[in-house]
Amino acid sequence: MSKCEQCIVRQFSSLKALNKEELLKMAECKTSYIIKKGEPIFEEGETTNGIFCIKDGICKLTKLSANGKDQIVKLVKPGELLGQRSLISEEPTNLSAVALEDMEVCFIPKKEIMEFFNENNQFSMNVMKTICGDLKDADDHMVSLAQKSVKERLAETLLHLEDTFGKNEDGSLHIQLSREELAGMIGTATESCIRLLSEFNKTGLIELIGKKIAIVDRNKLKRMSE
Amino acid sequence: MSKCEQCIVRQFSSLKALNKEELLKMAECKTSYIIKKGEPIFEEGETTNGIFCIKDGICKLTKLSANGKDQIVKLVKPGELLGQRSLISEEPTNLSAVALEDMEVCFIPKKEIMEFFNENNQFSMNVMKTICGDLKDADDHMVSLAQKSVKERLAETLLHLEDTFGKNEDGSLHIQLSREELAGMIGTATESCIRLLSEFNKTGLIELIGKKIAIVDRNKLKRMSE
DNA sequence: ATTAAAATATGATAATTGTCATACATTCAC
DNA sequence: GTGAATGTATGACAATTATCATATTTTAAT
Repeated sequence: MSKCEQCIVRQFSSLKALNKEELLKMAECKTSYIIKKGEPIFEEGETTNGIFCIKDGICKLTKLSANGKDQIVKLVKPGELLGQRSLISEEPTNLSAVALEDMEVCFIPKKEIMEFFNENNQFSMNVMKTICGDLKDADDHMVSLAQKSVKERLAETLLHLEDTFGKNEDGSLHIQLSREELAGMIGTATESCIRLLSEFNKTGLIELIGKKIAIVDRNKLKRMSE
Repeated sequence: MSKCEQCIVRQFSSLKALNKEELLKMAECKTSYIIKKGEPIFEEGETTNGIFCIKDGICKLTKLSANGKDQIVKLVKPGELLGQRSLISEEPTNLSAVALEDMEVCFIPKKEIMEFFNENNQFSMNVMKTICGDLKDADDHMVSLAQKSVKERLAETLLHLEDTFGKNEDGSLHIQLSREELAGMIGTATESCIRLLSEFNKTGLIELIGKKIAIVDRNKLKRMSE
């Protein structure tokens, strides 16, 4: 069993507030998982009974809409926690978490998390702050979905993806989303998304390298997103 | 200065966890305000340095989008608190709060709230739960905005308004929103909203009584919202 | 009470976006 | 490698939605 004390990603999560004793306790109770690309960590409606800490890999949080399409609500990076909301609300999860890459995640049971919560004020404050951050992001995202055109949202999303997940040596976005997933982020039909990508490609805003997308003219894209 | 101990709305808010001593402390530090319909309680970007507890009246939380339209992110009822998110995040507010009716609100300074927070676990848990509830609602709202048509969103919103705020004796929605505000909730142009209301009126889903809206055929409206 | 301003309503039209069909490319299983 | 399945791409068209113009009604100000 690996030691939580030495885990690097912990430094980037709410868990950084835990003391040595708490980390030892966590190392004892946690379970590590390998999740393959495309596999779910949990699904909408499940009761998780604990939280997941992402050690490696990116996943998407999705919600199935009435028309059968998956809406991507958020993308989650290493260091972030999953399942805090439903743990605190004492409800089943309202979202599914699906791996976009092979992942390493640790599961920490509810019992221990609640103990940290009650005994370590800094930890609970950290968790609260991330949830508040999520709420702010959700508000922003809502306004964008409600008031911007699909074209503006695509431009905005591409910039956000590069800012958040970086790019490869060839300049393409590091995060690999299918066209369907990208459409699911911006809330549009897959064909509309593909069409706009083609247009952006033709007008020199981006370059399509196979399925990969590279941002060419950041400034123009930025202006287009407003 | 009125006593918080006897305030009825407190029972419906996170503040119900406070003990006698804490309530006395709060009664001493709080300030009461009367806010007239249309006036702001606070505006996007302000630092509030405390939270507001709504004693009476309804207000809207809005965010100005890049195209100059106000998007309504949430409606807030008596008993609910305002400004917890930015207090916890230690950031300026990301939303404006504007009264939809004449309101009575109490302001409780940051200092006291943080004390309750640190000393009363049940209180901080309550606040966290409401924020988690807001996040869940925001996720749902996001999916609706991204995946549903304007017509579906209007139907959904009308039902939600009746469920949340009730109706008058004549059957009309108790909450009074202008057509522009309603459009701002569902994320569409005011004219589109008006047009669809006319259509719903003609097809017997709703009845328009002057500016007021009464739901006539709940079931049909429900089916239409999916 | 009169007038100005704002809100509601509706028509005409244009722009955006979704849907269906189909073609081409890539991936995967065998 | 071959073929099936899946993902990407594009055209044609339909549906939805926004915009602009213009009445009509309601509200507010004087």
